[in-house]
Amino acid sequence: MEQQYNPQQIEEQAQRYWEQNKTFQAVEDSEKEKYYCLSMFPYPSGQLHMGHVRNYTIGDVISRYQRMQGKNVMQPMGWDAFGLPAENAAMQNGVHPADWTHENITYMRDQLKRLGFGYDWKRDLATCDPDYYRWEQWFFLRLFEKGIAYKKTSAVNWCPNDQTVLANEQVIDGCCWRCDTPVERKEIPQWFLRITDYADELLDSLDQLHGWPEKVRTMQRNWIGRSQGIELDFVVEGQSEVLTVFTTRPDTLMGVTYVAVAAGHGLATLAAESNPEIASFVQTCKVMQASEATLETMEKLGVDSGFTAIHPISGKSVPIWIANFVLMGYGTGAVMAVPAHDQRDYEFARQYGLAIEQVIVPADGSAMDCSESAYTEKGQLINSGQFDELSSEQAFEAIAAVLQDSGRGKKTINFRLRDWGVSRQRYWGAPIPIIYCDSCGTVPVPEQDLPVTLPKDVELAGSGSPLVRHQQFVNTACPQCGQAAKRETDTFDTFMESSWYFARFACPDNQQTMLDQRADFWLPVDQYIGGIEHAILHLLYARFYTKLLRDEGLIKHDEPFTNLLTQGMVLKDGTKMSKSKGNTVDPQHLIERYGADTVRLFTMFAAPPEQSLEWSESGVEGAFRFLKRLWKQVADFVNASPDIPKLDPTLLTTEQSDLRRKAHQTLHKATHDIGTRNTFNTVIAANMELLNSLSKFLESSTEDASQHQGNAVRQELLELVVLMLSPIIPHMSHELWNQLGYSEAVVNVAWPPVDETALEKDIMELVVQVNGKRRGNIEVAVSASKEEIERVATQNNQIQRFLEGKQIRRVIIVPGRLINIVIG
RNA sequence: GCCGGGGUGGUGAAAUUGGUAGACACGCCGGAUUCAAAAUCCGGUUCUGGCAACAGAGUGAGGGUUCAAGUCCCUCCCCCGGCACCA
Repeated sequence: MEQQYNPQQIEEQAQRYWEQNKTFQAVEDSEKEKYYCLSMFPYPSGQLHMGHVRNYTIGDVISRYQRMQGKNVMQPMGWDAFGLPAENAAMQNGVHPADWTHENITYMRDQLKRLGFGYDWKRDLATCDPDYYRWEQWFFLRLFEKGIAYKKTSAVNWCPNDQTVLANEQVIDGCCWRCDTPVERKEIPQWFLRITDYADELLDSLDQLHGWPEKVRTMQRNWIGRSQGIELDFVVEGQSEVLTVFTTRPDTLMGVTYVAVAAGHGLATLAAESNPEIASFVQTCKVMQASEATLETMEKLGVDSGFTAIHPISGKSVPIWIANFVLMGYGTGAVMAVPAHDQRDYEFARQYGLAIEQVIVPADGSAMDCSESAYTEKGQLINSGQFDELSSEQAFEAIAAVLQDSGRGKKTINFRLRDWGVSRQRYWGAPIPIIYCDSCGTVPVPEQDLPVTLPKDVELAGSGSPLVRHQQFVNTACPQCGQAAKRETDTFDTFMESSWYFARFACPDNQQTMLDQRADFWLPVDQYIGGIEHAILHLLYARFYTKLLRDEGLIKHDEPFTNLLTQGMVLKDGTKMSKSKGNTVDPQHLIERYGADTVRLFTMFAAPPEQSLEWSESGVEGAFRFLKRLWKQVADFVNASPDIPKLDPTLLTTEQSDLRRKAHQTLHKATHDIGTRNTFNTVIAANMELLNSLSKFLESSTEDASQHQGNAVRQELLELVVLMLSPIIPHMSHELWNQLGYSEAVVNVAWPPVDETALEKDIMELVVQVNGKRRGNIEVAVSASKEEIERVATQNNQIQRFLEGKQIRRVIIVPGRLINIVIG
């Protein structure tokens, strides 16, 4: 065996072996338990970044471990190929988005292969391929027929100078990223999917997702935001219309001192007609980015509309204000304001000198006024007429009943979740398969005309979507009446593609149907791995889509991902690695310099997968050093051509037994950490310790101990290390396994069992504490009674000096760990 | 602003169920090897005091519960992710 570790050579050999033997090609085989392991597919941005390397190494480690557990593992890979960066690259470099994307895919696929990931490349797919998105178009038309897909107007970021819709990312400090013009909100007609129809199911089934991190379930729960409340009407004085508002706190209703409406509300438009000041305010409200973060953090501004509303219970008149923080399209475009018990209403009231009327006091009778801030807790009602002295909970019901009886309100369930807008005014996406006809209206593209392919001959420079200017694409005949008609020029949100790709991986070659019975074989995904930044949107849309596919009869299950692992960010100098920050590390250089195993090892060792990972070049060096040590340990052993007898535990010396115990303790820990906890860093650390123990053993033990049975222990230990680390460093393990005398490839070897008898021992060490402070250690027999432990501890020299002249009040023994002597 | 997560040596981290804080690495210091360097190997390395044995302090800050708190509870500070058109 070579004394020198040569990663490039052994990695090429291992990868060739896997390819020639079709090791990772997955076939449907009902004999074995299936295991579908999936890492979130990448956007082909150019090169892999360290976040990808981390994501895909985690997935590969889990896949290989599950394979060693005897599972029929399927691990696919593909490309989330539509998106904004391709269009930006096209405009910057004059490359067509399709060419740019395909070049990137080719390069990145080679990088993934070089890292040795065990993918079934036969299932490779790219979402920009018409063979993929045609099924998305087909499915959208099913949803259109059912009424789940519908059209309504909705706000976008609009650059009035470029006459272009901007993504939130393209708005910098409220201005267009290219021309710095202040961005406006513009209402345009767009397609939506009724995810709110599934709000209850999406919420309820979160409770069944035991394999998901609690934090993700909590975030989704809060995002869906189911709340019980009341919808009630304020009559506008002198007008025929009523203002409908929703509140989760009807107990505070008697504290309403004003009502606020959106600048886009009909009442605001009416007020603006006769009042130039209001008109100008309404105008300034347009200049605002269409994101919630902007809305919630901007200065809250308003103007009195001059209209008044009648309180539905007290009959009092309250002013109607126009406010920039109320939006049309979210709820009803109007809100009731209770400044005494809502902080935002409080600040607005203070700013504009509006009344603050306290109607809730703490239930425990403690004093609380609203001179400093709103009191937002529940409590007991005051200043509320007939409802005085009721608790918030009682008042909720009582006020609801009064409103219901008078026909001015009713109990409702409200969701924070809004329908999913899937229209994008962009070129590089899947065309929405709809035709607009002057006579027939909105007409779906007939099934036999799918896919509606994205034309390649487009002019990308200029304003707006290139599809609008593409006459051949736009002009078509109405499928119903045959008259001249126009195609929809919007394309789909790219979340549409990523919401079902995991299902298509089961049958990517099917040209006849979207999904077939193979989807039911492989789904649900047993383990899904991806960045925590996808905790809400992507994962919620994928769950929604799964339910849509189920209701269309295409698949059988309700949820897409049984287990979810959300990996942390890869950081450098404490901030996220990103192109814009210029602090990216190209994994290619690392692979060329150290090999794939070192990159994989460092990535898994530097932090547990859910935490952020701090990049460190010297850490990579350290990983490389460890691999060289491991290689040398095996080479030194193998090259000495040792005589290795059959391992007989009864013949072992104490040192040999200790070393063997350490090996099986490590295996025990590794099995738990890799299989249950997903903490790969501690698996590596434990194996480093084990290898250190072997070095110490070889250094310090007598000639005799390291011969004969010593060789058997050493052989077993090295085999275990190679097997335990094989999911993480598969190339080196492939080579070392053969060097240790096996002709079978390590990738086909089962995860080894722990020899429980090797873990047994006679004597244990216990920590002795006095008043909770560590004062020494004692050794006692494992079988020692509590009395014996106490006797040994109290008679110990080091301990006695703390006990002198003191009375022992209590002794606490934690079995196998410590004894705490409490003295007074 | 709202929702979620995090904060432990010079650095990345470990401590899995409330039970030895700092495993394993990186870095640094010292030594061996070498003509020399690289590489490799050995030893040391939380802080303060002490030659040492040892003692005291210590897990973002402050308070609490407990025989015992990095871990549980309360208040606060800072950092990160998401906020519906980045993916």
